Amino acid sequence: MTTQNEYTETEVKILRAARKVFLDKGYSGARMQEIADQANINKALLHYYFRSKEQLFQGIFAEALNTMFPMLIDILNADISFYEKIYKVFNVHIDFLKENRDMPLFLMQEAKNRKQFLFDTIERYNPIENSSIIAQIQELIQTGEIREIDPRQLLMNIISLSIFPFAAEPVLETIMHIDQQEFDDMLEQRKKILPEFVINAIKIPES
Amino acid sequence: MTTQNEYTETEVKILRAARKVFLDKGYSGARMQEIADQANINKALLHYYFRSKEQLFQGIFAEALNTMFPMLIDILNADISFYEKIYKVFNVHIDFLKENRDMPLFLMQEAKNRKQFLFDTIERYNPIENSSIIAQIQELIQTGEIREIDPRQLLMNIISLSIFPFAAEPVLETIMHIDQQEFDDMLEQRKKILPEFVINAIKIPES
DNA sequence: AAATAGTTAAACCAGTTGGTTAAATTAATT
DNA sequence: AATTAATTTAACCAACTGGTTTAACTATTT
Repeated sequence: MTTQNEYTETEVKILRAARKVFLDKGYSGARMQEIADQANINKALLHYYFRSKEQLFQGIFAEALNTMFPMLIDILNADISFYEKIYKVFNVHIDFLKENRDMPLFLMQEAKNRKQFLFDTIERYNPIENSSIIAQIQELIQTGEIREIDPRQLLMNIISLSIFPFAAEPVLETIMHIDQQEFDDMLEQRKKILPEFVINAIKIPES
Repeated sequence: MTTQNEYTETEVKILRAARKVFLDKGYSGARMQEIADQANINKALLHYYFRSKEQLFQGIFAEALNTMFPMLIDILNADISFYEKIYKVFNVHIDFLKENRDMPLFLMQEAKNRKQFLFDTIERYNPIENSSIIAQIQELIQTGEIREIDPRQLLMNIISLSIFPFAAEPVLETIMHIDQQEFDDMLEQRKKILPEFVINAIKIPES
């Protein structure tokens, strides 16, 4: 008896191995042999369950997209205040990325070569333009509570601040002369630093 | 008669082609045949001038590192005020990245697998810790002009805000439903937006 | 004219790629 | 016990990988 999941135990093993190898090496750097080894099976069984490298990859790629974006968009569309969203997005996002360090770089790299697949996959979510956070930002601008700023630019800033360090970890550690432990500490601090940083950046001080 | 450069015309052609292919596809995605085609020569000549793919790649990788980092560090160490540095770093950096869109992703990806080479190559520059901007930030904090913040975190924010959109261009365009022209416009605007954003984020309003 | 440097085409190497197949084996189900 | 499903082993395929070599050819230089 296998799990009640739609996937068999072996399929799960394969997917876990494929996820690991693809996210670490990217499509062109990944080898089917390594995936088989990581899953403790042989190459033949890979093709028994998944027809080709391409098909296996697309599953992992779609899974990554469908993990990353709904999480973000759910927060941005939640029924909470703008400020709560800022706090939440950094906390949830950084916690998630700490457990999925390879995901940002993987998504950015593979998105380059598969723009159509990317589009088709995340098209089904509400586009950011329609997100409630856009309206909230515009309202706060009109009431004079925050400075004028293109909401898309603000969102770009928020995403940049939370994701970039994860994608650039080796480079940042090297130029800053810190080890992984110190880097992790900095990431943890950023959950507190970044909401304040962003809100200070846009809030108009009361006179 | 070739150029007065240390490289012959053919070597320049090869390097230009290798730069293009490596930065677009990464090491594992790059093919020597494609580099030869792009340079309008044959594969044999590639090995006549550069012994191996690895050696050719290391040249391009080092070149990219030696282009990107000194530019940044020079600004951070320049003999100008903190605020001037903020303006300058975003303007210079974004202009440079506009002409070298593939460089951030390339460096981040390859840095993962070549931490030692990365370390050896950028070790010769003054580490960011000793940069004069660190002292400037600490001084502004002590005089009560800006809020308390770990200078390294502030630098991380600055770098994140300028670089990330270039690395994530396809993803951002897709989720924001904009084309490349609109995206370029946003990047251009960021040269103005980002300095204000950062300074507002840290400046303590005068009472 | 002779010598040299630059360049090409083509064949070839050993190794690896993703993918397939057939047969045998093991485990689970009926 | 018989049947079926899951898995393995091993060999194999054509195509491609990075790399090398040889011989010929073409300019350029001396």
